Amino acid sequence: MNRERLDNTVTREIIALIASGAYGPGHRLPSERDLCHRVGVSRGTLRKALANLAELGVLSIKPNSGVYVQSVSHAKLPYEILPPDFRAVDLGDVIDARKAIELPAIERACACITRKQLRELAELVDSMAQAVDDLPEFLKLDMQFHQALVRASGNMALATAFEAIYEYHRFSSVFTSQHEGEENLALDYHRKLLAGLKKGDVKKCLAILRKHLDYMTKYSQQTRRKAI
Amino acid sequence: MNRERLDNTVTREIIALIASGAYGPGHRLPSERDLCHRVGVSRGTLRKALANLAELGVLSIKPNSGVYVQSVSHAKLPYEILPPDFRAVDLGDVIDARKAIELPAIERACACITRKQLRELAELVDSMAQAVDDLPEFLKLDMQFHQALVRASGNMALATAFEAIYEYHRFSSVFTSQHEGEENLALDYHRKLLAGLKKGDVKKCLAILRKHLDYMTKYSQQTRRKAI
DNA sequence: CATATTGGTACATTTATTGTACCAATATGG
DNA sequence: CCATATTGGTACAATAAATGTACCAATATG
Repeated sequence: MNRERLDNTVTREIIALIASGAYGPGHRLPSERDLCHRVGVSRGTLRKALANLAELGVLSIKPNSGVYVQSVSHAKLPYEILPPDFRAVDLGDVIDARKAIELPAIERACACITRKQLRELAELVDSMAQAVDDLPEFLKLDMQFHQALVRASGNMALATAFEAIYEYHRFSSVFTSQHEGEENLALDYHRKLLAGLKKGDVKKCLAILRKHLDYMTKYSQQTRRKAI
Repeated sequence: MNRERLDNTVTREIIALIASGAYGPGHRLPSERDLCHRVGVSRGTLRKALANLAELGVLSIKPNSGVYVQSVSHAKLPYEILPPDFRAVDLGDVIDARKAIELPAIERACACITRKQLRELAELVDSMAQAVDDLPEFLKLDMQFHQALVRASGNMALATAFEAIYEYHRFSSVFTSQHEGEENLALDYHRKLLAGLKKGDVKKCLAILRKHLDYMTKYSQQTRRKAI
């Protein structure tokens, strides 16, 4: 039983942070002392992760100054730090998997969602509305919304399956290239989904969710980029 | 970042081993020295796991004799060693999740399965045929078949999602109460699935798989047992 | 009766991770 | 210009988890 080392996990975490668009090329990451507290590891292991990424050419570490994002698209990341079989997964696959899980989930959620869960979703939509200009935060909230949605189905096996493909999403870069206004479009989808759930309107919910996910597929075909 | 301790993982592994029916109440487990090699950990951690399970009343450790399975159904297992939200999951949920993932998967597999993958499935069916009298082995092969099936869809995100719900299956006890002849029935389903895949007959594959999974649901409603 | 196997125990070792302290270089603000 | 804070770089001790080895006593096996 070989367990993954912690600095490896952190390495993956930082890549996902960059892939989410929070820190683009040239940007400076938070200081090591900040980062390690945020990630929840000691400075030693955090530094190991940074060293890994510097070696890969993803980061450039400048003493007495800070850690800077260098390139990210063209780094050839070793398989250990990527989700399983990541190279074989494109965004279409992820969206297909999401359809397979989320559509049945929302169907069930319409029948059994609780007021508390509805309130949770409403709060998430509110937060998203406030974060339309903060892309990484917006994407985080978006994912939280969908996870809460699947959980509202009452089927925790489905929720676990959905969480399992979360990593693929974090590592795919599509969202980072969202155009102006797309946040508002996405926000609108979520509002409509919430309204449909409140009324328990299964057909409407399915239609909206399908459209929402189809839109992502279409967009990914336009950009034709595979990942990161 | 708190990581799970290894003896905890091993504890879960052993419970799954018992839940699979490999070792029923009263049976003796392999010796510690055997088990720890099989699981891939040192004897020390293996012993910690055994001590945990003895404390929970699942095992009874008899010096100079061996480790014996005591009760398993009525032990109240702490949440740390169970899959997430396990108490909230019944077999119907697991089957529903499997339908959500496997049906779209086999649909895609019909179109794109390779000869190599077909051969792999055929070999698994053969092995199952030879293991009809060895329930734990049969169940292991059964699961391998379904995993290979989802992988044949070419969508690795789906495959990852499917693997994520594997733990729920291992911990649910339905299979352990399979009746005589049910192995042969299950074997037949797999043979037919394989035949359908070879011909690329989507409709037939979907129908068989749906029937196969529905049968499990029906059976679980008969027994009305929740888990373990 | 000799031998092998069982779980029980003690101890040294290795490794991952954490925590603390300090350095030198740079930036910042009075 | 100086005092101070912040940056990454480094060294070292402490902790904890997991491994490996060796041996014990009781039982089973031949």
